[in-house]
Amino acid sequence: IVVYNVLLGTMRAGRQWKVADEFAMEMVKEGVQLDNYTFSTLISCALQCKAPRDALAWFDRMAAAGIVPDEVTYSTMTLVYSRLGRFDEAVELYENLRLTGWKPDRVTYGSMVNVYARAGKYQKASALIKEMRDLGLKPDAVVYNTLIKFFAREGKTGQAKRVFKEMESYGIKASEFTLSLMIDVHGRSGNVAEAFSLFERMKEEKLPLDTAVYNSLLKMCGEERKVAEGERLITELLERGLKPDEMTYKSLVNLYAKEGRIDEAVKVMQEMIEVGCPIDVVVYSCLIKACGATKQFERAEKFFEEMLVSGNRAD
RNA sequence: CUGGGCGUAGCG
Repeated sequence: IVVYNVLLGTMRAGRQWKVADEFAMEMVKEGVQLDNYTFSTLISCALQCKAPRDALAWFDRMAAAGIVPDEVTYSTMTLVYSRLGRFDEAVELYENLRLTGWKPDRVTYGSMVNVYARAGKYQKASALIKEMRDLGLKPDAVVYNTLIKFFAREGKTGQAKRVFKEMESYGIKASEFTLSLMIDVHGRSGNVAEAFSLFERMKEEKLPLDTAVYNSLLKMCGEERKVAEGERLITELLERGLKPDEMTYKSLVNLYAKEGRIDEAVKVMQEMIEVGCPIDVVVYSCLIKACGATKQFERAEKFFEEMLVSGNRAD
């Protein structure tokens, strides 16, 4: 069973939900006894792959198999309910467990911060962090990152900054995730200087830089029309041996298109095709919009037709 | 170090 679980773990890491799902079905057929590790791996894999319904289905199978969920499985389930928009059930699950006198661990607290923050209950999420501290559970960077993430998503830049400061004031070291998040936060609010200053900080602290950080900055450069900076970033990314992904290319197309530099945008698009990157409506609409802005209507028309031919539908 | 909470998606 351990071997099977390890294999499932690999599929989870590779975000291969269909594969994992079928593999687990096969396990059941072969009569392998699934355990809490199996189920929690499956459930979290489904969750990561945006298949929360499947996660629920496996939770039901778990009950049917008479396996009693442990803390890990339960805390994964609070996230499942939360992602399904069933906030009340997530909280209910947590509260019921607490009634049994069980003491949640750091990760469970982290999950609940996630649940509350997703539901927009920020005061409650913050209260949980305080509760952790009072209990001596030492909130870590991950808990704070969770909260920052939701503030970032909602465009609540000020709140995100506040949490970031609070975290540092407690002597919790910002991880590369934290700084990456904060770079994204500043990028979204057009705070170019702050974003780059945190980027410098990451370099000084020798934190690992990956494509995601560059993507955040590139996106910002697109919005803020900083083509030269954007080009510097892409060069640097390649020099570091990082691999541009779909988002990197999209940001680049946007960067050029926003400036009306359609030929360059098209060059990026061709490169996308070469490396097998899917071209979607977003890419085409960037180009079409750029044509509109530069009054090249016949060219816009051409892109539109090309889009339809390539199997994309106008949305 | 067999499993659970955090970063680049979403009104372009």
